[in-house]
Amino acid sequence: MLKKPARPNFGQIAPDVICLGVWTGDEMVLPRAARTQRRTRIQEEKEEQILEAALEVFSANGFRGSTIDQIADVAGMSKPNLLYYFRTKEAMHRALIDRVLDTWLDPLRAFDAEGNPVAEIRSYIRRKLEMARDFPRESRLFANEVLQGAPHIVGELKGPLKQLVDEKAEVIRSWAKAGKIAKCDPYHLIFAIWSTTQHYADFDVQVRAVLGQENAGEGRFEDAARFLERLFVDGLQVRE
Amino acid sequence: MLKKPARPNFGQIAPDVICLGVWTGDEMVLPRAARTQRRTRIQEEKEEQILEAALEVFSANGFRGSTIDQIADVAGMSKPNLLYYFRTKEAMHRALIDRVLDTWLDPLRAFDAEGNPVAEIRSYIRRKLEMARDFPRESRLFANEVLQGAPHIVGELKGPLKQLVDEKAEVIRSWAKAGKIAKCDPYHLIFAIWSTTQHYADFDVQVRAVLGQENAGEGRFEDAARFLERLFVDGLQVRE
DNA sequence: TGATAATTTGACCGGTTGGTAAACATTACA
DNA sequence: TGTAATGTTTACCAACCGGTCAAATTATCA
Repeated sequence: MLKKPARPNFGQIAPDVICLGVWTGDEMVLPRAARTQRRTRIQEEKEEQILEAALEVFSANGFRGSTIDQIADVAGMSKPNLLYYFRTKEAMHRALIDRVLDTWLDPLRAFDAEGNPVAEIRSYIRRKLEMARDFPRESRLFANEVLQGAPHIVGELKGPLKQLVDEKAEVIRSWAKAGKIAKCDPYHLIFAIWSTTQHYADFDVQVRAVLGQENAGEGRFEDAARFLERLFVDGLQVRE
Repeated sequence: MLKKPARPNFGQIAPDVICLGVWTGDEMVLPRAARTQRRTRIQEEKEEQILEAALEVFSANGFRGSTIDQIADVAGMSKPNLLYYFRTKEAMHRALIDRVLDTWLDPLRAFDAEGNPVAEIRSYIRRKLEMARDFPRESRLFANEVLQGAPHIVGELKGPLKQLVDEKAEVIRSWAKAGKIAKCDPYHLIFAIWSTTQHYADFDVQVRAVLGQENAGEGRFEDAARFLERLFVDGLQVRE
């Protein structure tokens, strides 16, 4: 028992469709969004809501382990409604990765060649630990992805990420050459800082289980910071 | 069009069913397995095959991301056949965890209170790195599990694992007290060794992507070993 | 060697999952 | 304020997924 729409209509045009018009007589009529080139208030809000929910779910279950229904639930909207904004599960995941990757790499970008080496390394560790504490979901999102072979982000890893690391590795190498820190492989140094700090986000359950109820409070980040700063600063000091 | 079995039969008795008999007249007849108390050659072989395949699949996709069909495919047998040996996906996963966890903790167990502290730490790092190189799937199996909240192994983490770590932490603390190594939080030291070494298994794709084609050969484990030994040994040296 | 037990398979089932179609409801601009 | 355009919902579908069943096949041992 189908009912014709009362008036002609462009029909369902998802927010991510760039342009789609209809011929009326001999001129093409574009939908409003295509004319104004602007996203609706509702679009901004809903996409925000969805990405927040997607982060929650993807980071906890990985891509394949997450379902659109779960995300819709967390976002507080119906599944088809969610699919109106992101047409596939992949699209949501991609949008999320794109949004998060940049801020995730910020601490490394802040690594300053002109600064004091020891102070730079120390503050890099501290910043990474703060991110592990304040944005564990973002960390787990990437961890899940990389762990399962990074099917959706290999490009980013081999491109922008490698480039950035290459650049910073050169800085570290120059510090070592100038005798400001011990000679060491800069790449493995960066890996070591990444792994030790992100460990507190990615393996949080394990860390808390091992520390036990009494020591698993927020203080663990301070303890970790103290230990890691000491380890890296002393471990990288020049020795003869 | 059902056909009666030509002769009486115990029917489907999965290998993990302990005992199940039938009354024939007035005496109970037990199946052969119950009488001989022995597992078949075929059972040993097939369970081995299945667990190997399960390791491959679970470690690459996580629990929820893996399907029984995938595992059956890799194991080279039909799904119902696989389910004849392990009655549920959970049972397979559990069997796998149980088998792997022990060997996974071996290096930490080998940590010797009587040994030379620096040598012990150095050899622990080396052993963990060797495991990351030789058994990356085992590492990823746990990483996937822990990352997603360790739903299936919380018990192991809070029980046997915590206990073992507590014990070894005490050893480290005594070394520090005796002035053999720098004073430091033993738990965070262990976390640091775990994370830096397992990083090369769990984040392998990322490591290889960042190192680039030329440096991503097997030599990366030697480079990592050199760097990490140096870092921890120097970082833990007593200073005044 | 033949009966009995162990193993394997194809067909199937109910629930879930990613995604669609079309009707309905709301918003925003001319 | 009316109407074109945007946003939401209900009902649905086909593929997938974990698991079962009964029959067929193969191995074992008295």
